[in-house]
Order: sequence, then C-alpha cells, then structure tokens
Amino acid sequence: MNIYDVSKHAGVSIATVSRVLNGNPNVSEKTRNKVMNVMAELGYTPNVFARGLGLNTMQTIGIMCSDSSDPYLANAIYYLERALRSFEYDAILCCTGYDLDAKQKYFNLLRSKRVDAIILAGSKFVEMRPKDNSYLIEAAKDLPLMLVNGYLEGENIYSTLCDDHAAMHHAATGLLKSGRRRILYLYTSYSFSGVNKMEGYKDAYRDFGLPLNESLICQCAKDISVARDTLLGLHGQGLEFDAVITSDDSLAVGAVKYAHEAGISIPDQLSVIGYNNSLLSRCTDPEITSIDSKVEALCTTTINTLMGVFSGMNVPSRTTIASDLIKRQTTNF
Amino acid sequence: MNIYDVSKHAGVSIATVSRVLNGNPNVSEKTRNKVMNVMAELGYTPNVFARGLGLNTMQTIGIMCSDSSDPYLANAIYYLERALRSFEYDAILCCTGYDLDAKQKYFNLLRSKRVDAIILAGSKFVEMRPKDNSYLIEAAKDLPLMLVNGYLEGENIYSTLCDDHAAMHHAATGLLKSGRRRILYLYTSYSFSGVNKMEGYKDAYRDFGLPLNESLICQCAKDISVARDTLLGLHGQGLEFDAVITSDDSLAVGAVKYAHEAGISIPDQLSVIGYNNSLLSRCTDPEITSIDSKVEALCTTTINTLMGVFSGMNVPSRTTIASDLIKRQTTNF
DNA sequence: TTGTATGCGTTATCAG
DNA sequence: CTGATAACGCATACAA
Repeated sequence: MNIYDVSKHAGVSIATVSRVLNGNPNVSEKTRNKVMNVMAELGYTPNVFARGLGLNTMQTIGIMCSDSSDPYLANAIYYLERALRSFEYDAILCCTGYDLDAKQKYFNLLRSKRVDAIILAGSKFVEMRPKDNSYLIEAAKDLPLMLVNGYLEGENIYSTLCDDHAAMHHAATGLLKSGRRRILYLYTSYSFSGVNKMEGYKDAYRDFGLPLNESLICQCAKDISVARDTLLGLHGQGLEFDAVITSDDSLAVGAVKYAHEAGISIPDQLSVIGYNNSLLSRCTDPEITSIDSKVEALCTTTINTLMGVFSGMNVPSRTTIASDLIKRQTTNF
Repeated sequence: MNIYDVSKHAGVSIATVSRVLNGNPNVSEKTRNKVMNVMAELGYTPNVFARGLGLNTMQTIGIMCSDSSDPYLANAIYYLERALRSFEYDAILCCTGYDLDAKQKYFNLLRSKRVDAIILAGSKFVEMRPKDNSYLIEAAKDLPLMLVNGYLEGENIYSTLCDDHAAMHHAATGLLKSGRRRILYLYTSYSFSGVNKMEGYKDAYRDFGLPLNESLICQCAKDISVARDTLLGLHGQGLEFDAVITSDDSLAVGAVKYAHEAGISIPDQLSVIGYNNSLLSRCTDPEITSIDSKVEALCTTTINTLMGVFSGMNVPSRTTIASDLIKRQTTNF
C-alpha cells in the first residue's frame, strides 16, 4: 500500500497524490476530494521512512535526561513531550545517567538517529571543565541544542533557565528578614544550577550585611535519609542552625524528618525551604515551603524557542524565567 | 557523505560497504579493514532513514502512558527505556492523558510512525467495555502490543502484570491478623488493576471469615489533600475504621495527614498501607508501609518478552510477577 | 492544474 | 568473495 496504489485507484499521478498529502494548494478541489476519498477507502498511511529519506527529517526531537524517574525531570519530560506533540513532533527519550562518557555516547547515538534537535533536560549536562563541553558546541553546528535549566554559550545553542540565583537569594533573604541568622545550606551538586543557587544563598547574606559562615554550607547525597542523617550528625556535633534551605525538595523532606527525630519544632525553632515545589513538598507534615522553579514554563518556552529556530526566526540564545516562592508551613514569614 | 563516497574511497562497490556495515561474514578480512578504515577516516554514519526504508524498521518502540509525571509511571518509563536501549532500540514517548478518544488518536499516530511495537504502560489502557478495546486487538495484527500492569486477551498481545489481587489480599490479611477489623479501602479508579486490588481486599475479609462492610470502601481522586479531606469527612460523619489501605501511595500520604490532623496515632490507633512503594511512602513521618508492585521487574520482563516475540520465540502471553510488602512504620505486624 | 522523471541512501538479489 | 542493479516509497524540479 503506497502512493502508487492510491494514484492508480484515483486515476491520477503520484505527484498529485503527493501534493494532496502535503496540502499543496495547486490541486483542484475535485481532484483533491477524489484522492482523499481513495486514501480513506484504502486506509492509506504514508510511509514515514520514505518521507524521512526524502526530506531528511522525521520530525523527531531527542530528549536527554540523566534520570527520568527524578520528580523534577519526570515533570520536565512530561511538559516537553506535550509541547512537542502540539507541534507534531515526536520525542525520543534517552536517559543517560551521570557519567560523562555515557552522556557523550548517548548524545552521539541520538545524533546518528538524525533527530532534528536535541534537548538536554536538567542542569547535569554542562560540565565544569570547558573542554568537556566541546562535543556539545561542536555538534551544535549540525543541529540545534536546547538546554532546559542549564546554560552553555555557543552558536546554535539555546538555554532556557530559571533564575536560580534570584530564587535562592529571595528565599534566604526572607529567612533573614524573619530573624533567622544561622541558615544551613544543604546542596547536592556543583552543577550549573547548583552553583547559581549557592551564590544566591551567599549573596543574600552579603546583601543583608551579615557575615557568611562557611560551616553552614553542607553537601549531601540526593536522598531523604542521607539528608536527615547528615543533619542529625551536624546537630550532634553541636552545630547550631535555625533554618535549612536546600537545593532539592528531597533534602528538605530529610530536614523535616531530622526535626521530628531531634524534637525540634517547625517553624518555631527551625525553618525549612525546599526547591522545585515537587509533590514531595506536600507529603510531609508540616508541608514544605518550596521554590517553584517553573518547570512547565521552562519547557514550553524551550519548545517555543525551538520552533522559532526551525522557522528561521531570530530567537534569544538565553531566556530566563523567574521563580516563585510557594509558602507553606515550614516557614513563618 | 554516503555509502557511495565510502565505496569510492575504498575502491570497492557499495554492496561490499553495506556488507561490512552489517557484519556480513562474506567479506575478506583485508577488504573489511580497508572499508572500516575509510569509514572511520571519513567519519561516515549510515543514514537511518534510508536504512529504515530498506528494512521497514527503525528499531523504535512506542511507549504510551497516561501521565509520565506520575511517580509510578515515571519509574516505569525509566526502566523501559533503559531495557530497550540495552537491546539497541529507541523509545518514542507519548503521554495520552485519560480520555479514550485521545488514547486512540495517539495510538494511531504512533502506529503511523511505524514503530516496531507499542508498549502500554500502566493499567489505564484497558477499558471496561470490550468494544472500547477492539482498536487495540485489531492493531495487534500488525505489531506486538505489550501491556505493563494491564491485561488484555488477544493475538499478539502480551501482558506483564503484578499480582495485585494477591498483594492486596496479603496486606489486608496482615491487618486482620494483627487485630484490625474495620479496614477502610481507599481507591482511585476501576481500572483493570484497580478492580483486582479491590477484589483482593474483599477476598481477604471473606477468607478470614469476616463479613465485608461496603461502607468501608471509598473512592476518591488521586490527590493527597483530597484523600485527607475525604477521610476527615468520613471521620466527621462518625464512620469508624482502624486501618486504611489504599490503591496508591498518594492516598496513603493523605491518610497519614488525616491522622495527624485528627489527632489519631499511627500505628496504634490507625494502620496505613500504601501501594507502589514510591518515593512518597518515605516522605511522611511515620514512613508508610507500602506494597511494592515491582515496576523494575515488570518492565525488564516486558522488554525481554518483546525481544522474544521479535526473535520468533514462543513467549507467554501473560506473565505475573509477585509483589512485596515493604513494612515501615504505619503498621505494627 | 497535472504528469514524468529523478534523487534520497540503504538493503538485497543475482550473477560472476 | 565481489559487483551491478533493482527495489523501498516519497518529494520535487521540470515539462506539458
């Protein structure tokens, strides 16, 4: 069942069938109807492979993410896929893990599949050492690269990101204004996004005119129990803090658990602020005040930008979206 | 840059290049090396569209799910993608929502993309009315259909599912044995999986020799707050229950919140059991005892079965996987 | 407005 | 073991 069959049944040439198929206006109404009827009758569906070969595109975008089961990325993937589909693009998903070699391998794999663009979802794709990003910059010569919540400078590379610095600055300032002085900063990684968040935290202290206490900055694995135990450990060592602000909601959940276990009342004795406003922030009691990094806006903007790139429009190489602070019960300001 | 360029540079025919490309043994070691060197030198990558056209496959599987941001499905997608990639297949993701028309539309869209198989992830794709499933049964004549945690009988349809009935039966029996008598069953939907779970709950009562109290069976939306408020409402109406067992972890989180709000102690006065053993079950205090529906095993088994189908092996049309009960702090047995 | 002919980059058949 | 050539199904430039 191909275009020849349709042309035969309709008594026209394959060129005409192709025109009807592609909505070419240079077809008489009568012919168009005839062809359409035959196609419906025969249940004809164009062969996407042949179409892809001719047009050198299959309207497919590659989405790379380190771990699609992470709540934040799961949301991102959902919104990206939905937005892409609204423009009639398909999404090939590729979960890479966190290893650079694996990321490069999968990136090249995706390129060899001739996707029309690659979306890097999450801030884990931009490495600290510039030379580790050269494969991305090089590849962008061939196809648009879209970063969701990451930033990389380069021709044909477009970044859409949440203003993590401002978000964290605002949240920490809120805590300071409410009288908290010893805000513990709990973070997971030094990714692009991670660095911005930490700077926001630091600058909040500076702009508030208070000295920064480096011992209040603490790294831990992205895991509820690990975060809880880390805080219990610090508490046991005598470290004092009256607030915890985290780079991810899961750590904030750990902080709430720590307070329960240590018999510390929230928010009276301890304030907690999480990041991402994920489902997790609504699971605990009290529910967690969290920074909404606007995943949905991030994703739809990314896709809109991509469509702009495809249609040759002049689009910004970097778009920043403001975050929101969703106040719940772990803060009292 | 195509196969002709390579053949020219290597001084062989395109047929030979193609043989090298496909690992055909009928090529002399010498020729093979020569061609391989030229390919590496030129940085040649075969064109997947042309390949797809010739072979009528692009090694791509469609994954449909109602909502990829749901924690359970997000996990499933992660494992499915990983397993598929280990067999060098790509995954096209398609989030359909819950509307039947939309599901059908996207299903046909995916078919028109000539994927090699379609995976229906989650129990929301099998409708109550048989005629609403006929489009699936019909389509299975053309390509394998894999159901993850759903069951549909039909030629070329393969289901891998968790024994929800046994899981719920086991959990409810545990509660009964521990002395609970009024177990509230909170569920979200009448999907295939949902019906099995409820039957497990009912049969637990029957097999334990106790009468079933229909007023203890209650439906509510899949939302933490809605679940909490539903329970508060029932409690306010004077309904008594000493345990809550739910069809999804999010409802169980709501149950824990309800207990907090109503001043009921867990697990002394109220036991809670969730379903799916998702991240949510570890967020609350106390952490929730939950039924592990073995998503990973479900997914890897699904893909292994699929590969069996592709290689013409005789594979079971239905595979059942046993669940686990992960005991945490909301139960005392 | 319609038809003819050719190209897209492979795979596969068949002959040597 | 190798090469020439015909599919595969569509898009499109050019001709009519």
